[in-house]
Amino acid sequence: MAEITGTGDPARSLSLLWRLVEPAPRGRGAEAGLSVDRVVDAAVALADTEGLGALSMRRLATDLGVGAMTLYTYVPGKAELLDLMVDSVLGEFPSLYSPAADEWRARLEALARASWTQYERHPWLLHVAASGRPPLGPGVLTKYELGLQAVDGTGLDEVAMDAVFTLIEGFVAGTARGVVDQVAAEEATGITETEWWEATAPVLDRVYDPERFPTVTRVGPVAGEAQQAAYDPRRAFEFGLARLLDGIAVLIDDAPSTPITEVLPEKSPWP
Amino acid sequence: MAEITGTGDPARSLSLLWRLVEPAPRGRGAEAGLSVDRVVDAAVALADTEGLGALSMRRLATDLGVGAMTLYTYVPGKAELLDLMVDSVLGEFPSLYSPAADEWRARLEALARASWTQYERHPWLLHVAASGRPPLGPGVLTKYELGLQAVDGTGLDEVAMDAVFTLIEGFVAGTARGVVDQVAAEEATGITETEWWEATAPVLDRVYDPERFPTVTRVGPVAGEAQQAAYDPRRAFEFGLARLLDGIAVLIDDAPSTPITEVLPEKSPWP
DNA sequence: AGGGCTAGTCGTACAGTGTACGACAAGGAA
DNA sequence: TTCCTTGTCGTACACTGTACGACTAGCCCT
Repeated sequence: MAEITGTGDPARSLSLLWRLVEPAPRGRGAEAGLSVDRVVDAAVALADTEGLGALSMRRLATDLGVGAMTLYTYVPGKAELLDLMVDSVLGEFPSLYSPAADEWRARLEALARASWTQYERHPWLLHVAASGRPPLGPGVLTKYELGLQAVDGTGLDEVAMDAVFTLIEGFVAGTARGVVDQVAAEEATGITETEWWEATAPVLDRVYDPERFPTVTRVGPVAGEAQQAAYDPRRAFEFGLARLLDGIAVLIDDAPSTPITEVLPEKSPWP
Repeated sequence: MAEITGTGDPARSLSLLWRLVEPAPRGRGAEAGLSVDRVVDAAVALADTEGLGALSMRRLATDLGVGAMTLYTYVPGKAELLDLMVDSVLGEFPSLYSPAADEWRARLEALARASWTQYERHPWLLHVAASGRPPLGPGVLTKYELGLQAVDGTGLDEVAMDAVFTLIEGFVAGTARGVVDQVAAEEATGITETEWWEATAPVLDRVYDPERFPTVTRVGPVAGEAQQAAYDPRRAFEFGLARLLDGIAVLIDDAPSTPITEVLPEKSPWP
């Protein structure tokens, strides 16, 4: 299961994210010299180096030289800690993306590559299910601000601007997840992607019926050979990004202001 | 953490996926009348109704009226069970997608919607990290075959066909994940998406500096109001699919055979 | 200076997880 | 009948997040 975020009441989470009530430590407090920031930083460091799987409250407490339950003084629970971690690392986004170009396409491409780099540095971001109900702290908003700036000045209305940013973000996250999954698989099995493919391809060749999957028989081996794997995420990123930007260009150039709102049905995403 | 697939040696997994060695039950075997298929079906049913979180070996065994360790007679471990589950439900794809239209765009759109429906029925698919090293069983290949057929006849070469299918698949999975995450958040908190947004928006309004996030200040509220949430996955799906197909159209119409292989750098997706 | 209260610390406990190990028993083969 | 194969499954281990309550160090007030 993916780790869930956005649990707990919104007001509590928001005041934590914006550090509204940094509680000047009193009583026995200063003993360990802890703070929300120190806890979050240690958690990020742990997740960066050893993965989200290694991030347990006990382990984090040990890293901080403190008992497990002590963490709950600074953070209501693990879900909120993850919120804070996400917001914290997203705040680094400006250091990865400098909105130089005055061509929108170059800006969006740079945005996508910066986002990719971010997932590269903090792969665990992809395992935190924050897509709905994002932790709306300063870090998240900073990234959102820069993303919107990249699509600004294209003639798109506000709703479309948000939609374009969301589309690119989701695309990058999807392809980055491919890399993370592959790295995780390599670490878990000790077999590299190429080795796995070389072990799988010949066995598969003999096991399945070419007449049942004619198109796969024609396409699969060619694609597999070209990628030396069943799936090459970096290729998928380059290919998909080009297609995506082409599609966005159609929207920007051809129909400067088509409100998408009208083309959509009414409500209820899920039955 | 996401559940990992593709562990264990490829040959063993493949023979399981293709049911190469269905072991005619002997000895005390027939006692419970179990089989790989019965185990997999029960696991799918459990994950469908109660989510991947409820799928534990103990719970599954209880559902089948059997001791926990008995399952390991039929399945080497949970990872392989997940492989089998994925392949099993992907095999249902033909019932969702009928490749009628002779317009490629209509075909790809139908493909995307069918895939969306599949994730709707089996949301746990999105929590199984199978993107790299997919379980190459009959079910996976069936979906792959239909997907490739949908892009066939467009003049694209084999590598591009695979890339287009992968792009659409990844896009659908990404937006569907948004829905699943939101549903999960609603179930975990008891607060609907709209309620959460209504509780969050005003607090957020007062907490952050409009001058620090000028574009967000302009765009955010409009987008949020239009979606009654921070993120509306169904909208994102409709919007993104249109852009994606536009971008693919550029590839198909304008440049009938540009081998993407040449535009790409050489190796190593990750450092 | 002395007492009381507050607030940070953390040991223990509970209900879970996947699965290694080994004991057991039932059926077929000799 | 005896043996051996093969499926069954109880127990155990090292984990997880966190509720509860006991403990105590330091600040404030008298």
